[in-house]
Amino acid sequence: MDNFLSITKALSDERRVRALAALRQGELCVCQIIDLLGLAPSTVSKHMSILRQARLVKARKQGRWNYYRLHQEGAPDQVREAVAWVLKSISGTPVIKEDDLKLKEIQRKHQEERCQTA
Amino acid sequence: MDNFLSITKALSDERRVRALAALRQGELCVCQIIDLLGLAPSTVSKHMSILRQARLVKARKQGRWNYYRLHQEGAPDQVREAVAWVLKSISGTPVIKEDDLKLKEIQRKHQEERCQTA
DNA sequence: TATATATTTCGCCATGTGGCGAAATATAGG
DNA sequence: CCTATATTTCGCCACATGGCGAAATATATA
Repeated sequence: MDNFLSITKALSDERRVRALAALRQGELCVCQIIDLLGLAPSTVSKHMSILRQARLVKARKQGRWNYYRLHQEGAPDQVREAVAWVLKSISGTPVIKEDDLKLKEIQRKHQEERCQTA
Repeated sequence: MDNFLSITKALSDERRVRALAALRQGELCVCQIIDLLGLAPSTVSKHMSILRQARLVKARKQGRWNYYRLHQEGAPDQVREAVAWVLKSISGTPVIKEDDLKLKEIQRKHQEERCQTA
């Protein structure tokens, strides 16, 4: 039950859901998620930590950058099914579609300047 | 997205999840859920209202009693899949198993005294 | 009609949560 | 070693949420 609630609580905030949805595209650097959500780095860090504790995402550190990705393969059924349900439920919504576009722009910009997506 | 968040928020509280799980068995009277959760009637009423607004449950009034049931058939895919995921995720947990037993006792008691489950 | 019962609505309080900026930590590069 | 950059941790504040009891509402029954 505690595991379950850590998942539903993680999913009960719009910013976290948007961050999770952004990771459909693949691995993202924290700085890209910061740009996407337009929140303070400390706030985004806390959100990602909550998603990580719910085991919905996995983190990988490379140099100065932290990369997050969906935790689908190898995750417990409960988690994989939660992620699948979330993505299916929200992929069509306007907010997420906007985010998808915004994300393309952000990735282009970052590729030139900063963190290189592996 | 708003519909989605109303669902995840509804599911982010243990009492509401337990109430939802209890309805697996079939329709229940509010007074039975009050007994199950051991909370004040006003508190349970608010919880059920949140589940209802998320469209996870449906209510039916009969005489003095209000009956709640899962809103599976006829509900949007998003809702049906949410309910399916929840029940699958938590059915095995100790809290829910205890509730199942407690519920049998409650239904027996109420059958003698008060509201008759349709 | 008056009363009893079931439930909801309202008002209040304690606690939880999300936001930020400052400080701490880690690492790359001069 | 010193600085710059990326991220996290910490401390604080505003607001949301869950709890209760009292009052309101609805309905059955005397």
